[in-house]
Amino acid sequence: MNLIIVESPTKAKTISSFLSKDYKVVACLGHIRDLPKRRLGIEIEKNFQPRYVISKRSRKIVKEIKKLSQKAKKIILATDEDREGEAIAWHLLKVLFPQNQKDYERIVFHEITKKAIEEALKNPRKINLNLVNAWQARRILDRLVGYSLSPFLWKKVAHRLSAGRVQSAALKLVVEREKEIENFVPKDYFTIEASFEKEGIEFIASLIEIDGKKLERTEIDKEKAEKILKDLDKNFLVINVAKKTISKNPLPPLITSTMQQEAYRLYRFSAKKTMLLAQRLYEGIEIEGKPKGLITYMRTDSFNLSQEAIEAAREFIEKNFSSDYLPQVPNKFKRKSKLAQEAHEAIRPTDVNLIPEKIKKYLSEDEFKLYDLIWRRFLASQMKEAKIEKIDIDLISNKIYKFRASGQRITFDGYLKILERKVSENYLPQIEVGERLLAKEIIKRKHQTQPPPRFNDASLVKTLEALGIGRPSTYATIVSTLIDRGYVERKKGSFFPTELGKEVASLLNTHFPDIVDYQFTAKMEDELDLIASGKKDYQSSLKQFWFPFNENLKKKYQEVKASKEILTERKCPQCGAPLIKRLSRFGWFISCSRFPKCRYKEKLKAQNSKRKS
DNA sequence: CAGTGAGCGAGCTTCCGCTTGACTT
Repeated sequence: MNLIIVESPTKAKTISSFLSKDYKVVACLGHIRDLPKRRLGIEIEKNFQPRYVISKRSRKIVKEIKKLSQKAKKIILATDEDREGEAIAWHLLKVLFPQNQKDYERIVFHEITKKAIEEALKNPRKINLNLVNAWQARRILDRLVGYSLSPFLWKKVAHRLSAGRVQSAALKLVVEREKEIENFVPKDYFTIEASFEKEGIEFIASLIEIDGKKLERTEIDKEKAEKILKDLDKNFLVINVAKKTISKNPLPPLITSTMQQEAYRLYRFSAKKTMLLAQRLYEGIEIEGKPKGLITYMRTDSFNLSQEAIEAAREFIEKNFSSDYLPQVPNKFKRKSKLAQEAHEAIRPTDVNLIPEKIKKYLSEDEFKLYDLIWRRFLASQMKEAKIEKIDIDLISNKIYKFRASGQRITFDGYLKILERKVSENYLPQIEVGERLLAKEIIKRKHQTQPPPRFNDASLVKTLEALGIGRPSTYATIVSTLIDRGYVERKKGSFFPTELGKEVASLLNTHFPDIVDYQFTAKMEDELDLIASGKKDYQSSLKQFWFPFNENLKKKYQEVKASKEILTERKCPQCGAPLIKRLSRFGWFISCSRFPKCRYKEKLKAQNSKRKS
């Protein structure tokens, strides 16, 4: 018997079905070892030596794998091909063969198809220790930062708080956005619009240029608008008609981040809820009595699709929409970010012929919505681009005022055929250059500049991903952490920082600006690349980071005054001692300074509630 | 079951990233 170890049980089941009885496939459920939870677990003076322990959660599964491995002829480590996967394989190796004597193989594949697995089995390699060391550097750095800054906050602000490379950057985003909103001064501005009618079609043209000078969006104030209105002539001359056809390219299939964004945009699902639903679709739904995994793995940052999936999609498109909708060669999508690790396929239906409507009765309403979304985006990604005809008609009034009317219509719908995302159409009548038109009405329309919107699940995940902060498996948890710690509140879907959140963000930003810098993760990744390519050892990277950081930390312990206690002018009604205003995870409250001897306390109204719209 | 949200509050808390159940309101 040969033992294959993968991360996910569903994956294990699928792979097992491809292989003969000679192979036993088992799942280790992610990492089996980690730094201890209650201690730092790093001996800094011994060149940052980590101490890994098998977590309680993993004990059972490790025991089982150990037993199986003793009976196995060959051990095949088939974890994901990325930094985490390589590390998981390494930990398995360390646990299974402490002396590193027995033979093992490391294999990788990016899609779970019979062909891909067989190919992978033919090309085994060994564990890439440089990549493992890059993982160790990342893990140890995160531990050092998190387990140093959190206690600092306990001392200076309130108990049970936390800080870290990822969550603190995310918090900073939310807090800085709130500041932008607070400081925002709205500005009134006007647009000038002329309405026309021809052949029974009404249309509107807007002023875009005066005397050859293009208007800025908010340039016209009330006074100027009135002057222009007085100056305008209702007789317009058509000076240009520009017609062009543009292509609208199909969207890529979904990945974790875009799935969370789309599910929020369309259905207001939180990131957490979306992942829960996706997990169920992935693990399998009973269809006609048989469990069936409906989608591929849901934690991914890659747009890649397996050859088999592409072929199935092309066949489906040709059969159901005609070959007009089928591109000559399959559409390919590339990630722009070099931070993507691309260990999996994009999220797609496992079988494109399982049409959402057809299996609707087996799914809950929300499961259906998500599956439908995944199915459509997958299929659309392999369809032809849409063709849109755009028309711009430029008209002039009183020689210097140039107006423009824009129209567009879809001449070929292409991939839009199966997406809800509609392109708004706007028809214009047939008009020639040199034609004179009389405006029915010319008006000024008042507008006001808007502050940037608060973050929500979708926009925060999008921003984090763009900055390379966090991973597909953690986007949803990052949001939960900010809320659990009492840093952020979710109101009608929008994130508001609490007083506590603002305090923590400000403290970190003032005293540890490097750590909460949005570029910190990107810089760390550059460093990890050096380690992964063998150009640097991970200990020197850590040394370079830790010693200056720790110096600063020591200084700040002395220097920074605790913000968690503010003396008030009032006296305790129970004992007469001064009252203090204190910050806790749940915001400010008043308490007696003699706590715990005197337990007097008062609730303070939440500071944020005034902002409720 | 599906997975939100009032009210709490003050010594042993906390990181990030990989993966599922176990566990409550």
